[in-house]
Amino acid sequence: MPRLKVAAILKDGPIGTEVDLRGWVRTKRESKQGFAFVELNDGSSLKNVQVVVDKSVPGYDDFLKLLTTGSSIRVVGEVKASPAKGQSIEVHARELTVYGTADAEKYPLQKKGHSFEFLRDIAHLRPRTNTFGAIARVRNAVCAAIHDFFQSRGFLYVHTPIITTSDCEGAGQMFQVTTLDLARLAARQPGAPTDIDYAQDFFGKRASLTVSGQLEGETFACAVGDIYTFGPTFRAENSNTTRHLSEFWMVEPEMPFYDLNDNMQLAESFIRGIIRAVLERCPDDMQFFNERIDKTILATLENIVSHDFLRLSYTEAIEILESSGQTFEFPVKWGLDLQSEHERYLTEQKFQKPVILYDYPRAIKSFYMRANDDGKTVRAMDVLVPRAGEIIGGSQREERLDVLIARVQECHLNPDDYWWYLDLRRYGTVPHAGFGLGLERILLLLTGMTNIRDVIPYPRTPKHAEF
RNA sequence: GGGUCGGUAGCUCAGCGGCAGAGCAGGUGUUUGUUAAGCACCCGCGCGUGGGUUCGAGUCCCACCCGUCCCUCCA
Repeated sequence: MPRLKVAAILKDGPIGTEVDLRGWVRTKRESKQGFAFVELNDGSSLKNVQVVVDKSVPGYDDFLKLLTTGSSIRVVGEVKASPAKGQSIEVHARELTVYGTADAEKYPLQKKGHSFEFLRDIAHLRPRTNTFGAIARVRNAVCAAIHDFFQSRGFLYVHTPIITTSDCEGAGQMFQVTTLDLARLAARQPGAPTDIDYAQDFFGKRASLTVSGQLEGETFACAVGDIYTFGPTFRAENSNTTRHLSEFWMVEPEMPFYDLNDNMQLAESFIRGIIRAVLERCPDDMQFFNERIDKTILATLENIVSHDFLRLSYTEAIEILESSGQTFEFPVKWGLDLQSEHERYLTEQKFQKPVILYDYPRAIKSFYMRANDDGKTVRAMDVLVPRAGEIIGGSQREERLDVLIARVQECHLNPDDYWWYLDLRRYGTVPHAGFGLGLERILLLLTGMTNIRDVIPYPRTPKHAEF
């Protein structure tokens, strides 16, 4: 007798076969007439399978009390066509085993809707809910789609380090990694030297968790061709918003011989590819998000898939904002970075679709971005989407050694710290480009969820690292 | 880091100077091929913590703790 997952049984029965089912009870509707309906879920599908248990099942009377929401069971029974509305098939139990009970008075998950805020406090149980089960499946589908997208295009998956000693990635505040005895350092005598001797630390110098694999990624792109990295990324910024995590997952492709236009084209195809793959692979889950989370999500995604992204230079965006007639809290002026409210206006009000902004003022962008001939801008690009905001940031990289060194100095950085990065320009330099996509941000876009802490299993944010 | 709103029953919330409430969940009974089942009854709240004002404080004041959301930073 085959042990089947719920998804398989719902997909193709087949009616008349004996099956072995294992999972967790979502709800039970009980009759004193001698039968009960049990909704069984095993995570393979958003949907439950209805199990009919009647008094012919050995131990029926005892089981009824045990089959509470959250209990785990094994059911052996026959797949039958269901005579009632709501499901086409159901399983008639012949034999039942309870693996584990769940005290109905204590089990936190009830047969009702819970707030996301409450569920965040019981993050170890929330994957048992419809919403978080669906998010887990969609997140998985996105990851698979990311690999499919790049693998089918001949990109190599490269693992860049999590621990880095290049204190120079420049993308944000870093978490320090150390084996130094902090308690002992803190207890030093007053008047003792306060500087830290990092030569005594584990790596012999100051080390941190990576804020980006880009620089290391470039070294492989400039050797083996198109590559991508995909892994955890850490930012020690004190950001308390629905769009920021201290630990998140980022995909960073890097392509030799790409210019900024090639880069934008790839980013756009990439986002489209992911959306298409998820719509195809997770129809039930996406339908659920559309019904329960955001009634416009399917229409929004279809719209994104079927229309080109709008491309605007930074300068054009400034002009649009200046002539918008809107009152913004922050000033709009060429040379100043765009604020959330400006990006929101463009994506949510003015155009209502993804917008790619490019050619930003050099003064507000990183040292490694390629300088344009106008002397004022660099070949940077951001992909902005409604609600989730910036989901991609990228650029063409500066491949000219002298220009790059000048930019490093202009940014008050020490070229010596970047000796290996500069070597890429010393030996066989090539034009190249790349970008970073925030996994959790595209999940916001896909699911309609509004808080990034709800699309990662165990969110890490300032003051929060429970579980 | 700045701002904001909020902490009352297991959950979601109402009450905003005068005897602590509702819905849902849970329990019991009953009804029903049920569908977030129906009906009846029952259980359940030292109102975030500590001070203060008052005859009287969930309710007003102050401090603190915890959380939400927005902004800055970015993906």
